[in-house]
Amino acid sequence: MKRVTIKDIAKYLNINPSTVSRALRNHSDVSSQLKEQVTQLANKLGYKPNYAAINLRKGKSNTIGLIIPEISTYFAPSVIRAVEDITHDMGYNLLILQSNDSVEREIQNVEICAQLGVEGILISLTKESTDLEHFSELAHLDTKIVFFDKTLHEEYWNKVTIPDKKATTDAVVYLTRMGKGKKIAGIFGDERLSITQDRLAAYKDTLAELKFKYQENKIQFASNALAAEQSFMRLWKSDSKPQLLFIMSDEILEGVAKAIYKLKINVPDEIKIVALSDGYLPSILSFKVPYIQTSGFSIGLKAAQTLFDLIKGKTIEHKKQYIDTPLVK
Amino acid sequence: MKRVTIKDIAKYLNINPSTVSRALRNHSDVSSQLKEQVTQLANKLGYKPNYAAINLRKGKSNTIGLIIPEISTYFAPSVIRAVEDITHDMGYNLLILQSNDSVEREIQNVEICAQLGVEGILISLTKESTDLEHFSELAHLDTKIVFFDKTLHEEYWNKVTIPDKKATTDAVVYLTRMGKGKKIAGIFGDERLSITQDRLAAYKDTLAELKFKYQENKIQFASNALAAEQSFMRLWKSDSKPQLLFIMSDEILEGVAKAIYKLKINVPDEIKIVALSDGYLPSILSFKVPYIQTSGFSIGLKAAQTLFDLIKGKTIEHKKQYIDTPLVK
DNA sequence: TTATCAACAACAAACGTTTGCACAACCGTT
DNA sequence: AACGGTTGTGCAAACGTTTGTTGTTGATAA
Repeated sequence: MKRVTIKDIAKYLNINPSTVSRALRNHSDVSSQLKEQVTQLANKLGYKPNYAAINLRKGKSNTIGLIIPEISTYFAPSVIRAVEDITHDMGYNLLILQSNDSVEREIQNVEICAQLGVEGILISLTKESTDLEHFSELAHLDTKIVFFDKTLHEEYWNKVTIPDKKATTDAVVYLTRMGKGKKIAGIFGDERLSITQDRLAAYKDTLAELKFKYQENKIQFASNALAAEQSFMRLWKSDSKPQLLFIMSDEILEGVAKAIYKLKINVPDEIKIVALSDGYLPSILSFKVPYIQTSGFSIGLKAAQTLFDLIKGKTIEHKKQYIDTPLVK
Repeated sequence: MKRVTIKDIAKYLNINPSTVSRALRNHSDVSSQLKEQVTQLANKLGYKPNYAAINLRKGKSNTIGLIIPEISTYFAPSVIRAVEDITHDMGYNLLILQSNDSVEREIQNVEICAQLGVEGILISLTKESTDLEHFSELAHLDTKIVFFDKTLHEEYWNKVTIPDKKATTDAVVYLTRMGKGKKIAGIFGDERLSITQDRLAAYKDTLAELKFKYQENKIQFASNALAAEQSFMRLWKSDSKPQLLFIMSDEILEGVAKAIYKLKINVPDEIKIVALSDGYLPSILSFKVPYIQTSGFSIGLKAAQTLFDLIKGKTIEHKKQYIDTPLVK
């Protein structure tokens, strides 16, 4: 069945398409009587505006793109949920692209966004991304961009991230309070990520500041849950077991939890843990893990809001924005 | 900066836009020499096709829509991942819409898809959806539709679902083998969902067939994790504790797990559990839960493949397709 | 009465592509 | 020399909207 167009309606009523268009858009140039007629007929015929035509005519797409490294269990779903909410409220459409942690695919995705003429992009970088070259082109096309979560250190683009330093410091302070003079360890994510470096630096700085003794060999890196499980096993089997443990992310926490189950360790009696987490995982563990909440939903919300502010031409006060990271016991 | 168009290229080379178009699309009508020239210039100027124009001209959108009740922790992420993969491979774009478990919003989302002229829709229904009225319109516009996971019983549309009967039966058979004559209980999801009814029916039928004694009051319904937790508490505090437990879904399993932690129950010594699950949750519990895998990824994959088959005009052999549901111990 | 102004509606161009058709130039056959 | 067949290119229309401009009314004010 052919779609009903404005032209059809116009022909039917013996008026001009432009008048129909104006009538439907409630333009003041059209008599209310005619408006009534037009809208009624449009409803009756089941008229649906053709967005391709509208976009072409208006030179905009009413769509924003969301590019994420991977739609994994943690984080991504809550980000998507938040972004979808805002996007829907703004009457925009959401295009989701997944980079599968490959820069190549990331560039490809940016390209796709450019081709489709999205009005804005929300992007979290892959582990491998080291420069933002491929985004400069978009700036020319005045496509707005907001980076969130995984970003690089530079000053040009708008960003919404977790305050890594503050979050880590808060976690470490809380953790160390639980046992003065106890042995502390930390398990971190992929060493290449700037997020890992930031959290690691804050971890060390805080301990130094607190004059809390720690050993370099009690710092581990693990790029996925399995690696984290093994890391923890190593730590636990060493001659000096840690009594306090800092965990950088949900992925790491997952691995550690598995190890803890296997080793039948009693938390918090044998070891006290603090993590940075979205909050879901701690809620389904058999032991209590206090955590600093790094909420994907909050990040998604703020990032999307910022993007729409940009699209609507508002100026953003701070290039770099942080979300709240409350301590949840 | 203005976008470079085919016209610009044409003007630059003093040829006709149509020739440029043909050259870029590698049409045999154009001399390879000219093709070379055109593509080079296009690259140099950074030409990006305008999809709004292409879509308008071709009357199609190169986009499919994915409508889901809610982007929750279980299931949805893996579905999205699978669908995104296939969609990308097919050179299509993916529009994600979330119904927040409201029929109203679901209808709205379908409407949006229709307006944007998506070529196909993948949809999982909300709890409240009782008829498919709002989809008939799409059929007229020859938009292809594939229902997945949460569907209704009818014969008209294409569907990809979990074989609820088989999955449940397998689970129950496995569960009952673990203890003849023991007391069995089952916790199910929202009573309104057809998926719940199907699994419940299979549960009862299987037990009847096995001549396994069960009590009606040992069947509970819980529409979310918290309710499931309470359901399990009730069961456990009753005078006759169940020794075997069937769990219909991840959501339920989450609640039960929390209850088990709180009550410090020893699994599988005190109670043996079998669940229907995507697999992630069982992997991070402190106790082992055998489960029938109802993989979101598989469903997403098959649903997306089916949709593209429909779009490409292939005929689908079976209106109703099922995914594999292996037992994982 | 005429000039002025609003209110209403039509006209036509434009957005960037694609595509059926026409046409010119060239080739080799009769 | 006339014919038919390729090959390469241009022309123009079309997809469905929106919007600046123009034109027609009828009413109001001078």
